[in-house]
Amino acid sequence: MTVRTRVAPSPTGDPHVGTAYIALFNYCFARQHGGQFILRIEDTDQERSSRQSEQMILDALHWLGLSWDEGPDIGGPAGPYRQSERAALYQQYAEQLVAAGHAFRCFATPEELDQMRKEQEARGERPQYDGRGLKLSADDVAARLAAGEPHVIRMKVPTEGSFRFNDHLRGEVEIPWETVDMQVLMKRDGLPTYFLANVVDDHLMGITHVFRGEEWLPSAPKLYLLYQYFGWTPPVLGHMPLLRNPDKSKLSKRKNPTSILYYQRMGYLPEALLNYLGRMGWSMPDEREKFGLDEMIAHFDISRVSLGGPIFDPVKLDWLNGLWIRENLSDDQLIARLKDWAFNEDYLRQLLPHARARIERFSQLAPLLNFMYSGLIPIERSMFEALGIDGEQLRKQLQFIAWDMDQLRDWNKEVIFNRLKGLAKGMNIKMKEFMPAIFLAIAGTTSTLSITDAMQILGPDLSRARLRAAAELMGGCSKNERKVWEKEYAAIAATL
RNA sequence: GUCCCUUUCGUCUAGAGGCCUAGGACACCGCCCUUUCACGGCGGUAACAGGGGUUCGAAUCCCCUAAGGGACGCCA
Repeated sequence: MTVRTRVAPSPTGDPHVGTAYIALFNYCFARQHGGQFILRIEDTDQERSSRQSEQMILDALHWLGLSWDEGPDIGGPAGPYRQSERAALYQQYAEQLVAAGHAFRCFATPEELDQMRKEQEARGERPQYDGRGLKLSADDVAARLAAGEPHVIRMKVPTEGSFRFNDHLRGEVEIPWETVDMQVLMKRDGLPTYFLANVVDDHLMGITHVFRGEEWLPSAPKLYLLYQYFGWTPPVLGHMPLLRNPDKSKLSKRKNPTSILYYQRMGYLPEALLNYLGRMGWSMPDEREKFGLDEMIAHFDISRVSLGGPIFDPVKLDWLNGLWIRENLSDDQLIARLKDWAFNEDYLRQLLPHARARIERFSQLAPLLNFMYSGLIPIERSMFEALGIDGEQLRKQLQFIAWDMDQLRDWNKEVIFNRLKGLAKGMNIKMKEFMPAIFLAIAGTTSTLSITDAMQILGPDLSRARLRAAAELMGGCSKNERKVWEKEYAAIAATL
């Protein structure tokens, strides 16, 4: 048995807790059955930052205590692969389907299809590819091909009847074919889509089981169909419930800290976070709340997954983390963990240059650096009001800053500073008026170290969380305002 | 809008037709311990989405409705 989890790096590189959640269940399933657990990273983006984010995901999962097997070599680069480096392989498989009549070429431009979807929507129809590529004559296709006209390869999908399959967690699911799009396999740029790479790789690697997020459920029919076209045996498929925000929407950065790094930086034990994820949609047969990875594997039963999407509740995570600290760590172990976290020379060495000019007594150090050893810091409206800056301006400013910092890929003080400077300029606010709120949000006071230095050392996750908390404290952004503000922000961001 | 999935305390969940007067955990409240706070101990409030069936018997099986979520890209 070979089980795999596929992870996609996010643009900003944050390893998402949802990724760890899915990985955990695949891991337990595989390990319990003595099978292989394989981690595959999806990545069509060639930028360096994207490779960095791959490493960040691997590091994060490693930190959590999950390990993975190499898996069979399928002819690509070792480790996480890059699709474009293997494009020819996928091209060959796609051509094979075209030759067999299971796929076809389409020369329609993206603009043309956009137009088509708009028209469909205007008519109140479901936007969907209309099969125009199928109407081209063989001669026409040959001619365009000879002319080197760019095109995509799409797979054929029945337009009538429905497809039934067995979801390993949900039982029989039936989906009408007419709701399934003719999936693009090869893109205009010659790269395979995620969909094709997924199927081809899984087959070549002998993947037998895949547990993925529920968001993939509607695309299951075409996945099975593609296996059928190739004449391959499909894996057992199961769809896990989605982790949710308190408002029940899919867990998202906007409403919840979703980065594993945040929890790491915040001072959670990996055991506790993993334990908590294991309690999401799952329970031990004896209902014990606290359990380690080994225990989870020993008692694992995928059929105990409950299908309602669980809400990620930081309060219960806190309790569990406290329980782990109290019950599972000796003083020595706790000291080691704390050193690991931030009570170490490296960290102090980063802080010292900024601190030394500001202290006259050693006893001033801890108060000064207090916020560099904290998670979220206590802030109050009155502190911001005391700044004497217009409340509405403050609210908007903090919201824009929070949004902007969320997008940053490179986290260092120069980038941060330039970004803030640009933002202030775009909002037509003097830096002198712009900065104090940031000081308060990050440090809880305006008399402290250089705030961009502090942010750099603090790291993106804690910094963002604090800025978001401050923005929220001051009222955030109402639903009605959102569209207008986002537009306004986007206009400014475009100039940065 | 269309299709699909889901629905047990505020939240995470137990529950596989009778063991259910629905159990546990977090949170909340109260009491105890305690110089304080926390920890710990004890107790309390609180849920089967609604309506129809099937059955001697339904949280559990079926149907309808509702609500929530997801999906509808040359993204992953």
